[in-house]
Amino acid sequence: MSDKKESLNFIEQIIAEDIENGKHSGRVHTRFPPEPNGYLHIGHAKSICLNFGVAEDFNGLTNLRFDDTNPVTESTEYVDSIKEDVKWLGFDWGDREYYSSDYFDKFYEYAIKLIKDGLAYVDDSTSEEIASMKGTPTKPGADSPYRNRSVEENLSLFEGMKAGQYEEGSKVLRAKIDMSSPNMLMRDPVIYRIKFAHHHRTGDKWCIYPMYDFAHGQSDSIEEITHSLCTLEFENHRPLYNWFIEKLEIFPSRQIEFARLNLSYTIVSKRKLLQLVNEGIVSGWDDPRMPTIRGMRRRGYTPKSIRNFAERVGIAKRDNIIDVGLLEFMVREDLNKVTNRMMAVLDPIKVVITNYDKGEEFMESVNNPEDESAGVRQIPFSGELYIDSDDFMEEPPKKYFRLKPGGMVRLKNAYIIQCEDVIKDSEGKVTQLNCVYFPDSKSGEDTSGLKVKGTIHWVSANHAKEAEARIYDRLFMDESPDTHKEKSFLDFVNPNSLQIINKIFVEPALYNYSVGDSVQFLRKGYFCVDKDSTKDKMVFNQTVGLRDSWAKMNKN
RNA sequence: UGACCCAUGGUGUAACGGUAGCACUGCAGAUUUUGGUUCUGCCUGUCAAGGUUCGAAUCCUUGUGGGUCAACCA
Repeated sequence: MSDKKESLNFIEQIIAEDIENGKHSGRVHTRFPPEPNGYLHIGHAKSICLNFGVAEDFNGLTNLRFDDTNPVTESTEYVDSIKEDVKWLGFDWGDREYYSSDYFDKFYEYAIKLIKDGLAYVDDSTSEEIASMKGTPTKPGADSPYRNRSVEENLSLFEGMKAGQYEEGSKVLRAKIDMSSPNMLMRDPVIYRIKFAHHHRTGDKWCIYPMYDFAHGQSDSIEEITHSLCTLEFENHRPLYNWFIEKLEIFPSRQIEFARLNLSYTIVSKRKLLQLVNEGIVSGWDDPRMPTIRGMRRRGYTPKSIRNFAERVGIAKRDNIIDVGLLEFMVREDLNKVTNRMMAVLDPIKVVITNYDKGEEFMESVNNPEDESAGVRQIPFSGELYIDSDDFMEEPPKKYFRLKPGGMVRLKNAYIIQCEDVIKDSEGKVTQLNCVYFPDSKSGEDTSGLKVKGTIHWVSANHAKEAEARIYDRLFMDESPDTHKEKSFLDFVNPNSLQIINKIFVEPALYNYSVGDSVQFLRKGYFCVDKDSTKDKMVFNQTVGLRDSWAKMNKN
């Protein structure tokens, strides 16, 4: 193991045992097998981290394999995005990029073998007929009238299917197992269907395509995958997975199932995510509110924070709902260590320092108190500033440490000021504060002897640049939006999940940042530069707010 | 009412027959020129009932609760 871990999850335990027993000569080989019909999301990240992580820990390898057996929903657009996302997360599959479709010839041979062994037959029944003969979970199914065709007839029919002699839907190839099995999947599952569809890799070569159960496990075997890790909903498939290995006499990969990730206030379902995109509820797959890898990247999540998250949530078999707060904790933890602290005012009030007569000066600021190597910078200061509106209250509650009439506050990295005058417009809204500053209270050389409880951020009005901020809230208002029997997840969409602030003021140095860069807006939160930024107007996405014990205290 | 799977604080996850631990959350305090960070302390848990055992979260039985399965999707 790369790191000494105090305990192994159940999959690691199985692998450790297998190695100890010399199974597959101690070799470990996993695979990440996405279907290229959608973008990767946080749930996939868990699987990616598991598969690549476990292989790395046991000196094994991981393949990237596209499970592309259904040409009507799959495309290279998705292939490209998946590769990009896996790479971005920090994993490397080397030259082991595979496609189930690469094995179509092999699968066809496997099917022929099954037919020859009397273990598969061509069925002319309609899909409705097959469904009705399937029985129900509590009632056994009935044999198809075509079940006992001869090997020769099946062979020629199946060849005819391959040759395109039959219409789509008119025939399927089925495994001949047991129509009364208590496991529905063993009731003569369909393994090949006719589809006159163009495949993103094999083009028009095939008009028959294998089903998942006749492709996934077989691909595992061909690649000599030792441990095939998948989610719980495939548990019932395992007997079938093993049946094919036994009957086909191929490499015995072992399927092990773990519980998929569920995140509170979030949906993690490709189909439903697609719906959010198609219905325009979000701006696209990379909308920063989406739990997709691209969405999270645009939001400002780091690969490391996602990997740490995947590690923290653990691997087990029980259903779970992870508190989205844990994800937020992980990104704060990472960003805290690596981002510079910069000043930005999101909702400005003007502060005029009436006794400031120096014109301007520059204040030195540490870039990141958690990382000395980040250095220092100079911030322009002047007699006209902006501060954030919630850093002033005319009638503050007890324990309010910020600015109030007659009160004093420290301007971060600058002087202590005292509020002398509150100027309001005709509606009574505070528009300007007239203050005085104490020249001998300058940060780093303070001889004033003044003690203040609060320190607030600011920007110099004449030096600040305008920018846009996008503040995000959870996309759903229900903890588990897609588990309600009577209601659609769309009923729980949060109408206020995106708040755009058109005009914020940021210190000029922020205009040196590039798309994707992360920064902490002091006392506000972590933000990252959005791709919509222009050189005249930058756009900042709020990744996550800072913990705010003042806000929390006032809620109660 | 068939088969398979699961059950440990609010949420996750450990403990592999021998002191129920860790993380998040929550609460209290210390430090702090970010009401951030950091540090300290605290609260809360083995689904139930039987059985095996000197000893059970762990093994057995029976319940209870939850999940998955009836696409020519994966």
